[in-house]
Amino acid sequence: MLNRKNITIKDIARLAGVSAGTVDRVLHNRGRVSTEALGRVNKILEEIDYKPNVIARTLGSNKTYRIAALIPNPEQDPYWAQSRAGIRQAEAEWTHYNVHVEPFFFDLYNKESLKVVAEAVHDAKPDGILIAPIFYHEVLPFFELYRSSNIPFVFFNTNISEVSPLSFIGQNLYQSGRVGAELINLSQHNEGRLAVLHIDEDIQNSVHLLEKEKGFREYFEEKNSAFKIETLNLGSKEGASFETQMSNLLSDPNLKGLFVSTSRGSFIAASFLKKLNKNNITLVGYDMLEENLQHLREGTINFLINQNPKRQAFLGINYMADHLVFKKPTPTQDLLPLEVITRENLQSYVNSGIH
Amino acid sequence: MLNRKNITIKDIARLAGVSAGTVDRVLHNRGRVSTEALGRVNKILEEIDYKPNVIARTLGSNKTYRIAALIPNPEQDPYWAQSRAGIRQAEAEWTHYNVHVEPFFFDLYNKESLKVVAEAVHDAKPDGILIAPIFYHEVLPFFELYRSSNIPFVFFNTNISEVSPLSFIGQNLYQSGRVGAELINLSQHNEGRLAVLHIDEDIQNSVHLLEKEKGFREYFEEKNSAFKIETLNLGSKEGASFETQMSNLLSDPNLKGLFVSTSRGSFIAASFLKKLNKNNITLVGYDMLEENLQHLREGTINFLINQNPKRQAFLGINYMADHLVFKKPTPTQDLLPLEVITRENLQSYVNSGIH
DNA sequence: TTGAAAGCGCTAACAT
DNA sequence: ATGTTAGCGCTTTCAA
Repeated sequence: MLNRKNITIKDIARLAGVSAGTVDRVLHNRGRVSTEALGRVNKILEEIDYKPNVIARTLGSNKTYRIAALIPNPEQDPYWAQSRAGIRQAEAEWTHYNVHVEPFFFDLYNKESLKVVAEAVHDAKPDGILIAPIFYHEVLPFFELYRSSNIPFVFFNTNISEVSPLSFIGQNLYQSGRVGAELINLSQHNEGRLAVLHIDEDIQNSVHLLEKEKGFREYFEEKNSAFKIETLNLGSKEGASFETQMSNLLSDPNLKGLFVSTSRGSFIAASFLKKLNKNNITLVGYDMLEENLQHLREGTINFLINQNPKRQAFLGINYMADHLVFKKPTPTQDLLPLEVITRENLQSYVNSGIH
Repeated sequence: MLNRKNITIKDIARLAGVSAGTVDRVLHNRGRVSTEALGRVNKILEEIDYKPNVIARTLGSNKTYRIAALIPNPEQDPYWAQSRAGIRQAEAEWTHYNVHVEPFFFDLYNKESLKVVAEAVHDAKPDGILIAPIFYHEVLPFFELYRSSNIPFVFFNTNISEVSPLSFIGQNLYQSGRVGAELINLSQHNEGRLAVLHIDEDIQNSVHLLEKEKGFREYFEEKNSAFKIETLNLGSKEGASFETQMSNLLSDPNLKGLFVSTSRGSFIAASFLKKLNKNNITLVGYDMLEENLQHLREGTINFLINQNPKRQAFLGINYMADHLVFKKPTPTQDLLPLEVITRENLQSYVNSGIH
C-alpha cells in the first residue's frame, strides 16, 4: 500500500556499480559479462525484489510475436466456429503487446489435410502454436518437428499427453460422462433402458468418446442402478441404416434416457425424438450449438453439457501469449468446469459472452 | 495479416503539418490548439485508422490509478472472502498498468459502518470505486457525492439502477429463481409441498430475495404445477423459534423440496435436513461455500446455484480499470451465467480458478 | 566485456 | 497556440 516507486534497472545498475546495459545482459543471460560483474548484479538481485516493468519491456524491445492457430475449418462446424471466435477475442486483447494470431484451417473430414496444414505451420515459423490435435495419428510426427525447431505448442479440445504440450485446455471427459449420467439419473426415477449414442464419422475420435461412456457407465454401476445401458456407434451420415437403428431404439417404450456424446449428434438425436413425438425420454447432449439450443428450448433436449470451445481456444491463446511475452509459467493442464445448461439457465449463458 | 507498422502520432503530425504535441492536444482535447490546426488534424484522423499504442501511453504518461473497493469484511463471511479473492486477482493483472486497488471493508452486521467507510472512500479521492451496495438506504446519498466529485463507480452483487452506475455485474435474480424451481421440478415428479426459505438477518435484503422467489413461483404457476408453495422468512440467528419453525416444516413427510435463497442459509437448512435424516427432500441452495460443498458431496444439498462472487468482483475491477486506462466503454450491465453445481460437476468448478 | 546512446510511441512541461 | 524537449523503463546497437 505504501511504497510507490518500483525498483528499476537503473537502480540495480547503480547499486551494483555497473551500467544498465550490463544488468540487462545478466537478466537475460545474454553473456558477455565478466564473472565479477555478474556476481555483483546477481547479489543485488537476490537482495532486492525486482519486478521488470513489462510495459516498458514490450515498448523497448519492439518485438512482435506470431502464434499459429491450427483448427478445423470453422465453416464446417459451428462447434469450431466457436473456437475461432475465442481465438479472435484473445487476439484482440493481445495486439497491445504485438502478438498476432495466424489461423490455419484444416478439413474436418479429411485427415490428410491436417498434415498439409501442420507442415505449412512449420514453414511459417511462428513463435508459438495453438492446436486442436484431433487426428492423433496424422499429427503426431509434427510435434517432434516443432520441438526441434523450438516452437512451443499448446493443445486444446483434445490432449495428446505423450508429447507433453506446454499446456492443455479441455475437460475431464470421464467426469463429463458422470455428469451426464447424474442428470439422467436425476430426472428418471424408474428403471428401464438407457442408451449411449456416439454419433460421429470418426472412429478415432471414439477414444475420447469412450472416456465419456466410461464415466457414464461407472456412475450407474456405483449406484447399483437397475437401468440397462447399451451403446450405439453411428456414423452421422444419415443413411438408411442410421434411420433404422435410431427408429428401432427410440420406439421402445422402455427407453428412458439418451446420452449423446457429441455436439452434432445431440441435435440429430433430438430431431428423431421430436419426429417420433417422444417427450418422456431424457436427452443429455453436448454444447451450445444453435440447433441444440433450439431443442433445449422446446424441451426435446433436457440438458447440455457445455464444453465451452470458445473459452478453450481463448485460454489457449492466452497461455501461449503469457508464455511468450511475460515468460509466465503456464498450467500444464486446465480442465474447465462441466457446465450444465438447462432450459432456464440457457439464456444467461447466451447473454454472457465468454465466461 | 499483411501491413505491419502501425500509424503513430508522428505520422499524423507529419500528414497534418503540425507537431506531435499538437496532435496529442487534439487527441485529448486539451485545448490550446488553433481552429485550423485542429481541423487539419481531425481531417487526417478521420481519413486514417489511428489506434493509439496503449503501451506507450501508459509508459509515457506514467500515471497511476487508484480504485477503491468497498465490500463487507471478508472475514465475516466466506461469500465475501471470494469477492475479495476476485479483487486480488484482478489487481494482479492490472499492476502493469499502474492501477492499484485499495480495499475498504465495512461491517456486514452494522449498516452504519457502511456510511463511515463510504465517507472514508470519498476522502481517499480514488480514481474509481467498486462497491457492493448492499445497504440501499445507507449508501444511497453517497452516489451523488461521488458523482459530484467525478468519481466513477461500478456495482456488483446488488444493483441500484436509479443511480445508474458505470456498470453493474451480477445475475438475473428472477431467472435464478426459475432455475431453482426447474431443478426441483426435475427431480421431484410427484405433488407435495415446497418451501422457499429466506434465511437472512436483513429484511432489506429481502427485496432481492423476493425477486428470486418470484421467479421460483412463476415457474410452477406456468406449469400449472400441483406443488403447494409456501414461504418462510427466518433470521439466521438460530434461536428457539428458528429451530421450531424449521423442525415443524421439515418433519412434514409431504415436503418435497426446499429452495433456500441465501448462501449461508443453504448449509443451515442442510444441517437441519441432515440432523433429521431426511434425504428425500430436494434442496436447492446458493454458492460454493465450503460448508455447502460438503453438504453437496454428502447429498444433503442437491444443487447449488453459483453466484460466482469471485468473478463478479474480478470483472468489476476489470471494467473500472478498462474505463480508466483504456477509456474503453463498459457494459452497463453484465449478468453472469446461472451456474448449476451438482455433486458430479462440483470438483470441476473447484479446480478451475476463475472461469 | 562494458558503457553510452538511441529508440520504442506517447505525454507533459517548457519555451517561444 | 505551437514546437521542442525531456522523460517513462527497458532493449539493443555501437564504440571503445
